[in-house]
Amino acid sequence: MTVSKTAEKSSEKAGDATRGRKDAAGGPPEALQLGELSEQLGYVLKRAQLKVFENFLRCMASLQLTPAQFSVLLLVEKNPGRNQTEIASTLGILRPNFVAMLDNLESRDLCARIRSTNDRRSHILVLTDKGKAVLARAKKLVATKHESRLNELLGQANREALLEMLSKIANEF
Amino acid sequence: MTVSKTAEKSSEKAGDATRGRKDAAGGPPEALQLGELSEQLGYVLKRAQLKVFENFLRCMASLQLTPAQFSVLLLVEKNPGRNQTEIASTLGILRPNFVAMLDNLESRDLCARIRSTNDRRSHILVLTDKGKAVLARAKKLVATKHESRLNELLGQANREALLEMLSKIANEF
DNA sequence: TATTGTTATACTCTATAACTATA
DNA sequence: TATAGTTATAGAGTATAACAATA
Repeated sequence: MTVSKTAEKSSEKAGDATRGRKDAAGGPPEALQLGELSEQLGYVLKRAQLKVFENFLRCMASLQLTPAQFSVLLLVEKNPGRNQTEIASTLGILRPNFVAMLDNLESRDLCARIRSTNDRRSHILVLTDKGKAVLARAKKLVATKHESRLNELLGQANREALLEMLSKIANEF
Repeated sequence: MTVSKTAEKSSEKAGDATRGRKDAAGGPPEALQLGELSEQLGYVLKRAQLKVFENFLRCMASLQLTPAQFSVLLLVEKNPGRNQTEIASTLGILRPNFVAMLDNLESRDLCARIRSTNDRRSHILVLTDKGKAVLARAKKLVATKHESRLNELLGQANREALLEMLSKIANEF
């Protein structure tokens, strides 16, 4: 979703279907009224999510990590020895779609698939040393550039309240 | 994103790479530790957004309206006489992608494109009578089934605080 | 020359069926 | 028979370039 600005020009007299688009002096076009849209939680939630992901990507540009990739690295670090199905489903990623994602991370030497010795169908996931190092740097970037800006904007207390409400929605709605 | 449950089976002894996956009695596999993930605003925001959209779609099943279509109808109702570019860009929809969306709404007789008389390049958008009626029913469904459940879950005051914080992120982040 | 609506197109995400190798 | 990882594929959503009609 790009929030590009609306068109800036065209000149016509008021009075027909396009009435009200400009002020009497022929100034800039009036912004549209969002109306009830700005009260729709889904709408505002989506716009906020896009902004947060956008900012995340900018903060992580030097490490080339998407939010999804970051979440995989975090989860593998916290749960070493789990297989692809477990990691993927915990993140809400379908197993088929997880394959290419892992191929990418593995090709960058950030994590590795290890054939399990007791169930040779499974691939145990672990972070490589480079993966651990990159994740550590990523965490720092997130904390210093990304989350810190949210704290600035909302205040620490509000940020925590926001997180709690969103968690409640994610888990109980 | 589907949040399917993790695999439920497989039996192996503890002690190697898969250690800790089950309790000593061989019970159900331990759930994964989300760890820092549950503190990542982006992650929780995304999961919450998916849940809210999912619920929206269920509530609107009888009217067959997606969140995006609902937002278009709301915006056109509030701003009759605007053209495609203005409506689309306000919603963060790119003009080329708005064409098929409008084709759909127009084929269902929910809104209409009217060639502007003073700028024959523009299509003025308006709701049809049916469009107005469907939107009215949609608003009722949203209020009684969708938003009401959020109020139940969070409480009226919290829901308003949530909306305000998300708006701040959407507009100022 | 610039803009509106449009087409074509491509790339990412998401979703389902089916294959293989193991169990 | 069932499961883990995989392939193939299809559908949304999103992005850019370019064209015809009009300004």
